[in-house]
Amino acid sequence: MSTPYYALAAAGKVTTRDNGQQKREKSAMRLDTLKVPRASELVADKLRSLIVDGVVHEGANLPSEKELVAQLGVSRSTLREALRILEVEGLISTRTGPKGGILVKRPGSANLTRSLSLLLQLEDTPFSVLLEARRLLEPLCANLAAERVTSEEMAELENIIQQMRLNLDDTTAYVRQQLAFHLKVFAAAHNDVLRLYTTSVGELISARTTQVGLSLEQRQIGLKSAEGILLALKTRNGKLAARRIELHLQAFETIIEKE
Amino acid sequence: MSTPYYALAAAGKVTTRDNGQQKREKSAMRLDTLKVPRASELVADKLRSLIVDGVVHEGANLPSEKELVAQLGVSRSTLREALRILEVEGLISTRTGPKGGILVKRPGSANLTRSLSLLLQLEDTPFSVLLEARRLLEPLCANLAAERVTSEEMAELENIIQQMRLNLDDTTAYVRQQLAFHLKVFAAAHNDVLRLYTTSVGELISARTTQVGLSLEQRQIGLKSAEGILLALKTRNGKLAARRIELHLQAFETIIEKE
DNA sequence: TTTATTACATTTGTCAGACAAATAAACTTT
DNA sequence: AAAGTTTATTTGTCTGACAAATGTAATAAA
Repeated sequence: MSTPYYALAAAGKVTTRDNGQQKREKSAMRLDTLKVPRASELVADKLRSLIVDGVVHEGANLPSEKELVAQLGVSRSTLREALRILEVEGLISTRTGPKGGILVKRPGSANLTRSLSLLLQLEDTPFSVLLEARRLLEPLCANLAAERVTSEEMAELENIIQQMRLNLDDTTAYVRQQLAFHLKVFAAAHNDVLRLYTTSVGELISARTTQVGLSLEQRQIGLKSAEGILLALKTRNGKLAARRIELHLQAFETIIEKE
Repeated sequence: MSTPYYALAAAGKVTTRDNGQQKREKSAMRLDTLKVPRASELVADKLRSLIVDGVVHEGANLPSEKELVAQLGVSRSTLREALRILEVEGLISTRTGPKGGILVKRPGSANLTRSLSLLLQLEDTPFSVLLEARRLLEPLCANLAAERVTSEEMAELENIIQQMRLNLDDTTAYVRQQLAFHLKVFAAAHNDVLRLYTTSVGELISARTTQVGLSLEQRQIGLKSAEGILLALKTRNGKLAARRIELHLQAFETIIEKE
């Protein structure tokens, strides 16, 4: 199946070239203005379908440009414009040389994050809006996670906390573990939309705040925070988990405000 | 300012071409692998900056391909690959002929929606996840909106409801008004991130459910629902607004489940 | 004069062919 | 055996040409 039930109407289309054509046919007949797709868009659609439908798997290579040109019957320029489209969508990447070629990728949250970032830039949205969104979204995830977290996920969370304890001296390692903890909580909510959303917001926030230094005391507080959240998840206390993650975020915000 | 404070590290970059180059320099010196950007990426970055920084406004035209080729000193193929990148990002669209050219656009939520749609397709995420996300996100917006809705926005909401009353017989018009009502509520929360998120989820859901027929009774219930939500907003009762929108969505879900 | 029609100019869309750059593997030299 | 060289492959870029779309102006027809 190429178009799943929640695909957009103009799924593969990038542009909407309307060519005014209401001159002729004065009779009762009424035609919608015809959309003429570009060859490069059609090629992009075709290749995208191959990837989305799983005909070519992640990590595999598409045929080389030479072969694609031969198989599709389009010029190389047209093909390459199609490839740029797929690349922006995160579906492929390219490398020169033998063993290079067109690699099929699995787009992650990064693409969503880029879209969001661009939109916020254009709207001149203040940073505080991102912080507020996180303060609202992450507790939502924590609440859901308390219902749905599996024992495997709890074990992994436990594991991450253990790593945090061991890395209390190494700030960068600690920060990395803390991020992993949060991402795991989002995943434990078992709602892909919320997971992607919170991840994007988190990525944009940490892109801005990676350089804030955390004191040892602050790291210890963060560790305690994580332990508290995990405990709330274990006891299936969604309200408590939500409350604790909210407090944690508020504490974080006061830290970065001081900078 | 070209890179705002929450821009991603690899802001303009689409790919990450790592070219292994740890052979030479056995001495103490240690260099990061050098990323060689493509000319087309650099061109895309440059033009994107022009747009984001407001040097060229929405609705205006970029110079023609011919002029850009001359000014930038790259070939037309390179330029055109850059244009495809910007087009996917929703920043431009092109049209042939005189008075055509490269039109600067303001990307809306559609781009975010497309990204989300693609990711969900690839993960085989069931439709129910979208419904759940909406059930969680829209009440959040309603709650915030109760605090922040302006009198102008309340007037507009009142206006939309009036339109709904007048269009109770015309299903398509009614549905359009109802969508407008929801979007206005999201906007009234005055948090761009949440607004974009709820809008995207809403677009994906309605892309699937535009063809569900609503009976007159269901439309009347929907109207009452909207009136109730507006009343809750007017009285600044966030909890009630959230609760009412949640009930509204639950009712909607039972309708589409019957189909 | 007004209305079609035609021709023209402009801009993007596509094609073809060539060479440059990157790179992995095979080969040669030391 | 190690280091350097050649070679083959693939993407990246450039050049030039023509096709398609589409406003505008000139022209012909009513």
